Amino acid sequence: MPRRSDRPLDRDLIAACALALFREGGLAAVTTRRVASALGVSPMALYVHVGNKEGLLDAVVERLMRAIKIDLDSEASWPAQAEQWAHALRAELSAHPGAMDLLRTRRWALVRCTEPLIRALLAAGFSEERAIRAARLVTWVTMGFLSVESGVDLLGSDDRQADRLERSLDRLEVLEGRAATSPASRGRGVDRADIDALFSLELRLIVRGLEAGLDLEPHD
Amino acid sequence: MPRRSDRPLDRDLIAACALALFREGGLAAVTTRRVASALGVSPMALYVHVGNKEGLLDAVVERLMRAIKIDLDSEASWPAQAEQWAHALRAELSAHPGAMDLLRTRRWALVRCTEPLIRALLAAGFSEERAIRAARLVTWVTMGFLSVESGVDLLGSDDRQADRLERSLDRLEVLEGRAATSPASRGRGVDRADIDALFSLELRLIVRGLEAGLDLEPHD
DNA sequence: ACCTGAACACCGTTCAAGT
DNA sequence: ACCTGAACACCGTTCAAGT
Repeated sequence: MPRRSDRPLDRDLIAACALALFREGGLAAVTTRRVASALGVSPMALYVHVGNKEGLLDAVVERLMRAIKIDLDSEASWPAQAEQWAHALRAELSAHPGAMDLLRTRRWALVRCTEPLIRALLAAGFSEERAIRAARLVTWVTMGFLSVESGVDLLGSDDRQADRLERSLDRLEVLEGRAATSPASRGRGVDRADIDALFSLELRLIVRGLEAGLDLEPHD
Repeated sequence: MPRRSDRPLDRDLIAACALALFREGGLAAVTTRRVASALGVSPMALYVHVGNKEGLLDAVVERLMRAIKIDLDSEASWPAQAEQWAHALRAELSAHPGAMDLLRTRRWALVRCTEPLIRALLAAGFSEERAIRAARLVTWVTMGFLSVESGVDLLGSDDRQADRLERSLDRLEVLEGRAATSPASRGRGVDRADIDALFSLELRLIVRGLEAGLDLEPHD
């Protein structure tokens, strides 16, 4: 992370510094005042270059996403490539825990990453319109999953969540009186393996559906 | 929204007041200080009853979700009921724009709402374990979609997003040189109808996949 | 046991002033 | 054109003090 005024301060330098703070402490750590002080500059010096807090965060996602390159195996079938794309994106973004906090309201920052996906679909003979719509579906599915996933606190013991979840499950009348589910699946919440499996499954169902042309049927 | 100290201040009264603020101004409007002043009380008076900000927000979601009842048509097939459940949840939550900001990190608050879904699956002959896993999938899919959807700013002209999106799309090399997509789908972003259709499609693919038993196949 | 007031360590942002 | 310092209107939370 850059310090002092060895360089004349511009949007890029600010973004680099803010991104460094983001990587360390997530969205909460990106503060105009903290970025400024890390750059050895007054908070107001930033405003000329990024406009305001919103613009600062725009610069952060932009830089974050520019570092992400998704390469697909062009020999593979398009369904395989679609799944590969989603898994690759998830892998990249899971390296930056707070990424979805930024991306959820800044879909434009992801567009560049969807290029290989759209390219794969076009190469497979999709019409331009269908390719864009299919890519949008896969993108939303992936972003949605990552967004929910990012709300799951697996780090630490997370006793609060687990407690509340257990209490909620215990109150579920449907399950009452039934042979209690294996304690493993009852109130335990989800772990890494569950989440990975859930993502793979969701993705598979979506891609298989596209493969079957279910997106071409007239909709209710 | 309740005012003054006509009642002796407890967790429920605080939650009711905070929820009222939430409905008006979203998550940003729910502030310990604002809730306190709306109740005609010092900020610190809340701490005895809700612990801290986190606990205050817990109380808000709890109350928010308790007001949501999802009724399914038990005559319908389980796939129909599953889709019905998701559409109903989306309809309820879309009435509270910031709801996903609270729910994303508080999955336990949604458990109660999944009861009719699990019940429908069990009634259709699902094993308890498969019912829970299928319900979890449908829940994550729905929450994920709503989470992304809530980041889409359709209100107002949202020029900033649209501009940035357009610029991102214009930079997509894949689309360059091609017969420009219909201006309608190029850079325009998405509108209400697109999003509704996308949700219906995603849901249909997931439910059709479950129907086909794709969740029972051995996973890679 | 419950509530208050003053205080602390933060925020984002405005504004007049400097160079 | 770029940056600073002081100030404003907020935050969540601690702590000693009141009843």
